[in-house]
Amino acid sequence: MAFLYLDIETDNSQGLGLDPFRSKVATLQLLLPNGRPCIIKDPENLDALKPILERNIVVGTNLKFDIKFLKHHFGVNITQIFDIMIAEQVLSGGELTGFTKGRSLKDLVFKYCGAMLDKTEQTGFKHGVPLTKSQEEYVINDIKYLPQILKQQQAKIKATGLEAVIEREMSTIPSVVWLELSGMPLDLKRLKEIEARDTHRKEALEAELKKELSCAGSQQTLNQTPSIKHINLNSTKQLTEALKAKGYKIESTSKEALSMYAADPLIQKLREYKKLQKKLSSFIKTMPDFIHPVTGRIHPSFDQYGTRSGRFSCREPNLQQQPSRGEEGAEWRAIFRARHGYKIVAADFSQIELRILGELAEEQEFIRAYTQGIDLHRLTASKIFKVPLEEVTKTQRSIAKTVNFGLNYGMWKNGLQLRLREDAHIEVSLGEAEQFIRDFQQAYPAATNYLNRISKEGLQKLALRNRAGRLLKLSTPRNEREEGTVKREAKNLPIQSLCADIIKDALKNIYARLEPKGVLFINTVHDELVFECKEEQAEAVSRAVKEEMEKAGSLFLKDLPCVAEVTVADYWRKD
DNA sequence: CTTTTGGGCGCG
DNA sequence: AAAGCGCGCCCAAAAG
Repeated sequence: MAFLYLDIETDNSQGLGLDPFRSKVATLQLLLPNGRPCIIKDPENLDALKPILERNIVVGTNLKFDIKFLKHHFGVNITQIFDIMIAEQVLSGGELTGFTKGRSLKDLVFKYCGAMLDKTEQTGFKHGVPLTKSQEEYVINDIKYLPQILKQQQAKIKATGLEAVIEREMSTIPSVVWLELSGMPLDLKRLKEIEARDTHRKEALEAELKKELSCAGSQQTLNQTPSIKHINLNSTKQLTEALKAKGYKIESTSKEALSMYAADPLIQKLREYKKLQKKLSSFIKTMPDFIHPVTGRIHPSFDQYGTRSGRFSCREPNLQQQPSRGEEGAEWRAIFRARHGYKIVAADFSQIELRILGELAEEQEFIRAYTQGIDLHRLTASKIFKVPLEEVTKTQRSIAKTVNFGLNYGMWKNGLQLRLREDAHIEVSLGEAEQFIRDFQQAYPAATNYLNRISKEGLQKLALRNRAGRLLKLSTPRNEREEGTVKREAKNLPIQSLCADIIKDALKNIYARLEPKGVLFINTVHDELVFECKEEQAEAVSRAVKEEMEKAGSLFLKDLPCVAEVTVADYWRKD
């Protein structure tokens, strides 16, 4: 097996050069193992090259892009990959998140070879038009530095012991290709019905609110009447002023700030307005624009290393933040609907972050609960309220749930009070909140010790490694407030990142089993994987996904089980 | 005029 | 005494 250095240029004459469904490959450049460059102009098929591409390790930058084109146009399935952009992120400990922030080819060529790459030719390629001299030079330049970069990165990987993480990230790339080509199915008719109803409702609320709020303004300050009359409800500044004029003691218009007026009719109306405004502007309005003209589906861009923890991020549109909570959320998720004769299989890990905390901290009470199938929130409730397990009330359990999750993130009493108010609609004093935290710490001393230890270690070293070997860099704090942030990050990142490693490991094996069967991989949301498959496949797909997710969990968690819950439905459902 | 920043809020 | 972690998107306001 040898290294093959690869890059492609795509036809950008319609400005669609990034779209594998609407653009052709204009050139394919290879650097053969013997160092010889080779340019294939306007490939019609790659039958001769296919075995070579599939049997060697393909090296390049942001290879998901190239591989998508080669798979879609030529049926070439590249699975052995070394992507220098992804490698750089692994080496940087997740510092280089977001696009073109020091991880592009240009950046890496400069960093490792000291050369300046001229990218001005990048967007000028066209299928069927011969290369100019300058274009030819450009495409060779794009591959000629790859061997040097690879070599230096490999040395660093070895020196830092990041081989396993590199391996995991590289073997995730075929799944990202699978994901982006698959796309999410959308029921546009259902979306339009929701849009009509919500737009109507929002406009009614807007009119009422403007009337009530401008009224207060004219009483208060006569000369400002015109501006207040046309209050923009989306302007936090104007809205704060208007509410202050009405006598509300607020400094911000966030829902937390407004939560102390939860019983006030005007505030209720305002919160409903804000919710609808958010839903309409962020989700409803733009979604139809993302329907792909060729596939009729939604094809977001996924970044497998989009976060410091190694989680995926997603954009245009972000399918990781679609409303899901409550009745409204359930209704919204139903717009993501499988084709006729197909089902959507969604699998998510049950309370995986708390399980990871239990494992890492060797917290025997967590281990006992998860091993024996005791509900951890109920267990915590019984401990902090000092009642037997079976006597825990609904309210007590929901308080305990907030405490369990919050402590994982290093929450303080004020934060706990706020979260209880927001999530559980439970009002507690600061003293009570403080007591809950103490009770938690007393009930779970090992978890408490672990979190204290790791936060100190994080602050001291400004870098951590998770159980899967992933490097987690923390930024140097400039003041005490930032020190606090670093300590909280240090508590959370080893847990969050291990979840990312587990899901990536599962994904690699799921790809091998399900992609060849024509199953589509349509979304991933941190601890959840979503697929679309033929109805008759749904049972087998569910089993395979559950099996691989739990197997991946047991690779890293030894003392307690990881459980994946699978649902099969006509649409993307959360159970 | 365009770009950047910050508040706010959707998800895990 | 003490701002709960990780993201992307929309909008308004400020900055260039």
